[in-house]
Amino acid sequence: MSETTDKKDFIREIIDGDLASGKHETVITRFPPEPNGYLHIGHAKAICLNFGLAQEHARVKAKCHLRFDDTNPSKEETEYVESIKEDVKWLGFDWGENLYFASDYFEYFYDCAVELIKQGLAYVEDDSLEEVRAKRGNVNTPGRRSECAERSVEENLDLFARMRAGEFKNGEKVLRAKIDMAAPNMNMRDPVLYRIMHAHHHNTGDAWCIYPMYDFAHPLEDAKEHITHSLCTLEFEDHRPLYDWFIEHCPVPSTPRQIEFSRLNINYTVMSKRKLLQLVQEGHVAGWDDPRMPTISGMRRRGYPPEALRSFVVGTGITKFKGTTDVAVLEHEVRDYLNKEAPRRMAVLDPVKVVLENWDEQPMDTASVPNHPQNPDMGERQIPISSEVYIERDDFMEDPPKKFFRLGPERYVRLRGGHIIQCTGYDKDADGQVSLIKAKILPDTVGQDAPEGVKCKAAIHWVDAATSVDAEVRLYDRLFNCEDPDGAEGGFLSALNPDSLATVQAKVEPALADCEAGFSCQFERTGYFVADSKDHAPGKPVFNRTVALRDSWGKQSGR
RNA sequence: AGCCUCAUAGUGUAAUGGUAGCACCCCGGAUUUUGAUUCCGUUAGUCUAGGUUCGAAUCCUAGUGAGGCUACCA
Repeated sequence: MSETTDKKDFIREIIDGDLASGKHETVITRFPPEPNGYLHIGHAKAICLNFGLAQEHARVKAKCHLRFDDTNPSKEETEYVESIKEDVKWLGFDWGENLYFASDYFEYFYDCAVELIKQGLAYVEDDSLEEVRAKRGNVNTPGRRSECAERSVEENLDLFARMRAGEFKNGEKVLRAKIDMAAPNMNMRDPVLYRIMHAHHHNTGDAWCIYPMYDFAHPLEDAKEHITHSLCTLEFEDHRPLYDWFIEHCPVPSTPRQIEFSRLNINYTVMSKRKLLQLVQEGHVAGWDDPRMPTISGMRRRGYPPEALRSFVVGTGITKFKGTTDVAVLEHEVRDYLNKEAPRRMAVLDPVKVVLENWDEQPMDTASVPNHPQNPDMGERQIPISSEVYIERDDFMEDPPKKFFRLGPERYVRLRGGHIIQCTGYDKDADGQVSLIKAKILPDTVGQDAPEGVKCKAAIHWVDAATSVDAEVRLYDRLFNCEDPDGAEGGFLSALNPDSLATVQAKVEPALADCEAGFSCQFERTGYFVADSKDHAPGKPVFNRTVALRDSWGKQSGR
């Protein structure tokens, strides 16, 4: 699937309209994460949208800012700032000079608040959180305004200055906008602008003890940066009137417009930062970048290429419809990219030794194996081979059914890139498990079709017993085995897949050995892909073994 | 209950008054030194009822269904 599209979603329509009408001469967007967790695939949608818009409008010098919305010091950490930058870069986007922190505007926010007070549009509230809540009413009943709303401008100015000066304790006072306590939109019932929080801020240290609320700060941040189109998710729809109210009543250098779109939902996946944090803190996963996590860093470690993530989120489109995308679409994009771009390697996850009894009849030092079956430009590699090789346990059956095409007593199969072999016998251990397979090579079958009368329909993975490398391979599956973990009866933790991680002692070809701590992901049809654990770079070798997971010969399954 | 938003195959998304198309999933066939890939094919859709119009997924009205809002989170 293409990463670019001619299709115009409603946001692009609006932007084109604004450009055409002359309302704006350029487009400036922003990606404004709060640094309180790692980025996940849902953020990738916002990143691709905002940065993508800037790229598409390069002709009018469009830009996309990276802005950390760090107005709540109790939840934010520098570690998250760094990981977010890394993930945005890895996804393939560049904010250039345009890196900002909401906390750098604290003085400006303060000035705006003072200005609102002077206009009689904001007041200092003495009521406790509980009282404020009780007086706000609910969706059916209008709220009651506190007596504090009657304070004079001078008194409010004085009180607000003393809030900043640290004269009050947390929760003792709060600054509110004076709007409409009977508004059907609850956000307009005298929303809180500033709260007192004696806390250390990752950027401003101890300079402040009052911090602005999102609703107040965000439109001002956008205006300050001359953002033309402020894109956010659907849950902020009801906040837009408030957004516009602040733009109207504060001294702003520009008038940004908020536009909402639907956030990304994927089945078998939890996307809330709170839940992801819980998975990390309670040790259900190894960390934010555990390959099973839907985080950008987790997917990176799992071998998902950034190209696939981008084409996936672009493909799901921008709408206001709240749907759930099938995780199979994501997996398809990953497979699609890896299939085209990744050089192939061989590995055996559950090895059984095969002795080639007549090796002397046509011995080879190396087998020549193409690095990519459809792309000769990737060349071939020479893999050492000798009279003893390992093959996958699943590739041999003592009593194979009719449509099993691989090895069995008297049967033929090709060693990929090598000879066709025929099984001549096998040993079993005390447990009845096959411990050794004996076979003979058919001379003159390397690179040749099967001779007359030889039924050989499959080519299997193998590694040389003498030169293969032992490797611990971790196999990853979906973290949740329930389509809607958020809606699981026993909570999302009860939907955790106990088999999401398995470790096997595999034997891999030497060329795969540099993929240290290799891991794989299991796709329903495609079997395993193994990539490097640190990063997926273009051209990184991939172990792509295909087995019949949904077999045509019967019920037994590949895994 | 009040306000806001949304509704197109199983899923996601196009079609801005003119033949409802694409992708994923599913199923079938051909090719194949990965049971993969590739190629071809099948199934399947405009929430309901009215209205405007030569013509409606699209515009209007009502209804139904789904989601959001009652943090000193973002």
